[in-house]
Amino acid sequence: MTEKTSHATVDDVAALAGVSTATVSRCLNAPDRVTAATREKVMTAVRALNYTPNFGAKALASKRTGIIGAVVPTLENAVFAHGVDAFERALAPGKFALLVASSGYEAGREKRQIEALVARGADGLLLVGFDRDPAIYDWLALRKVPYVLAWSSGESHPYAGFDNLSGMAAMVGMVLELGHRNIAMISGITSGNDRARDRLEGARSAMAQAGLSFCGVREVAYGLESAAGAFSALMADRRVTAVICGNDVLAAGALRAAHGMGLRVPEDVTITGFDDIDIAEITWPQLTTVRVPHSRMGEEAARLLQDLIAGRPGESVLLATELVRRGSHAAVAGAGILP
Amino acid sequence: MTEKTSHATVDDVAALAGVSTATVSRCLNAPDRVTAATREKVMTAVRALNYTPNFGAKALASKRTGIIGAVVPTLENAVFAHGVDAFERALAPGKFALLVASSGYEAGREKRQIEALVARGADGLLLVGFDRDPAIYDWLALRKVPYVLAWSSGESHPYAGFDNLSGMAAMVGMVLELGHRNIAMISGITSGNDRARDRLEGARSAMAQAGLSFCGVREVAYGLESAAGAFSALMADRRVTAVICGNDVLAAGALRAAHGMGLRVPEDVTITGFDDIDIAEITWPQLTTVRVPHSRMGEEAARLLQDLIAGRPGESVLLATELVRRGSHAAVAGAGILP
DNA sequence: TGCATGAATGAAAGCGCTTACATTTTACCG
DNA sequence: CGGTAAAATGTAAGCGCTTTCATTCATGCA
Repeated sequence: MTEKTSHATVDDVAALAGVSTATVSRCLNAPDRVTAATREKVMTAVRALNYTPNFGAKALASKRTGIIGAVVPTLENAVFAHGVDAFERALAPGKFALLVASSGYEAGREKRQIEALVARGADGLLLVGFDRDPAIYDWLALRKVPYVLAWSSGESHPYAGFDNLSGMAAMVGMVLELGHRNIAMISGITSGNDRARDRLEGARSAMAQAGLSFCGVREVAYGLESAAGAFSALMADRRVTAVICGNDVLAAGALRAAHGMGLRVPEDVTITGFDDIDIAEITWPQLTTVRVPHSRMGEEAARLLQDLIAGRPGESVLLATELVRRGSHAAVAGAGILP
Repeated sequence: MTEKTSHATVDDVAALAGVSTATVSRCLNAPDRVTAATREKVMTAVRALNYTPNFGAKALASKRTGIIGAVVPTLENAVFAHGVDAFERALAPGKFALLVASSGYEAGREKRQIEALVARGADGLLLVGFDRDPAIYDWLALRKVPYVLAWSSGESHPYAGFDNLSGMAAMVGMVLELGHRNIAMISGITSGNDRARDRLEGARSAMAQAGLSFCGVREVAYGLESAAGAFSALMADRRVTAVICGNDVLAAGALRAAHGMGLRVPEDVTITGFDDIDIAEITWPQLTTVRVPHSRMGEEAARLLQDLIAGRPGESVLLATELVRRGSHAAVAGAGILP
């Protein structure tokens, strides 16, 4: 019994319980492989010594850490905060813990974060989108680290996401049905961001299907201010009656700019969002947007990744998006269609 | 060189570079204790073998993991998402990684999360508020795990936070100055939440100082709906001209309820928030609130915790809050004071 | 009662790294 | 140049756990 200043070890527990260290280990990791009586003895010793297994030793010997890593662009974006939160809750409690890193939307930083997470022994990884240096996927494969891509469909990789393309196409379809013909779009930065790109593409294809194209498209950084600026610029074209936004924050910024310009929403201009985060219900009018099941997605991603880690096959899931009609859309003035 | 299926180890690198494992280790962890020439040889071997140190072995041998744990109530609350994000960014890159767990505002779950984090070898912990079972602090002290409390002043514990009490007192003081006398409050649940309690206390003391007390106080769960319900109930008392809210989400809910009731803000009723998160600028009118430097706080907490882990003294910081006067407040009707 | 069978347990060999201590090399000075 | 201190490097002993394989024990059946 090393009862000086250091902590109790398996040896201490084994000695006190009068069994071998192997038995102590089994009691803790596979209780059913041990007699109830000995289990009792061991657990008593564990409690008496206030024993906690040493993490490093356990990881070294078992080649598993129980740590799962997640790299998201930023937690400041509610979309990721919610998804990660749901993901974390869906991890088998006590078995896995979540290591979170943010990339700030920088590819280089994301790569470093992934390496850092793997270096810290992550048993698996949650990544956002599939648009990244192929070398990263090769490296992950080489290292045999399972991963799940979320927030988009992952092409050939395992994923838990949704179809940004069709979600946005549906939204544009609705706006078209409302009679709008002069439509502009405020998109997120598409470079290195397949979600933004798919949304833009989906919107464009819906327009094309109606034989139209956007009056104007602006790619702006995530944030109220940049969206507000883009909105004013876009509305310089007086014909525009609807502005499609790549996400709710952009839409909220556009909405604010509209108020500032004295425009009534939706009477003068229709503004739509994407994501359906909390703010969609706080703006005035409330945002018409595309609901994305962020929490559900987080759960599915957790399930899938845990399957993969356990060596089970695991199936990717593509969740459905849903149009949420609130107050920021209306039929184009002079057109007699849906309210 | 164990070049079968397994990964390269220090031994492989040492052999290839023609040095001892000790030198390899030094190259990686204390490069300046090694000649430039040998360092070059070793790094070349490292690259050639695609070597990455084994995490478990490293943790076991060095008794350090480079993992810092954080337990927050939920990432769904922007306040914590921002704080954690800033905290993570302020961690020495490459040296520390962040393990995040959420407690869902449940004390029992928080305790388990803390234990899980420590069991995973966390070198230090970030906790929210100081209101928790003292046994947890004892346990942490016994385990010698440094920690920092954030989002409130930490009493005798190391902390990086702000004074919720005086922040709210200032807000109520301002409302009082505007001539309001019949004031109600919507507070967060105070049980087990020192932030909510301090805000309520701060508000009450400011009222008391003016010889007044609230017309009504409601404690509600975090969320738009519950705040909306509380607002309607509180406004049943027709005398009420101002409603102080414990945080911005509550205020946004109250605002929405006000719109629903046909009340004009701020003409008919003044509504104030606390935190100054993004939504404060999205509501209509924009929220008058108390700005809390969440990001700055995250950074300070990271700094402090890293000091503590390194064995340096480390100083707690109390950040200042600031009144942000936007559009949701006004002088009480019939009173001739500040706009 | 004896023996085959499977479950429970024990002995001990690593897992891959860091680090105290020993040894060698280098640098500097008289 | 020899001698010494300091810097660089090597040796090898763990760190605390899991796990394979061997051993012991309990059980059921002939």
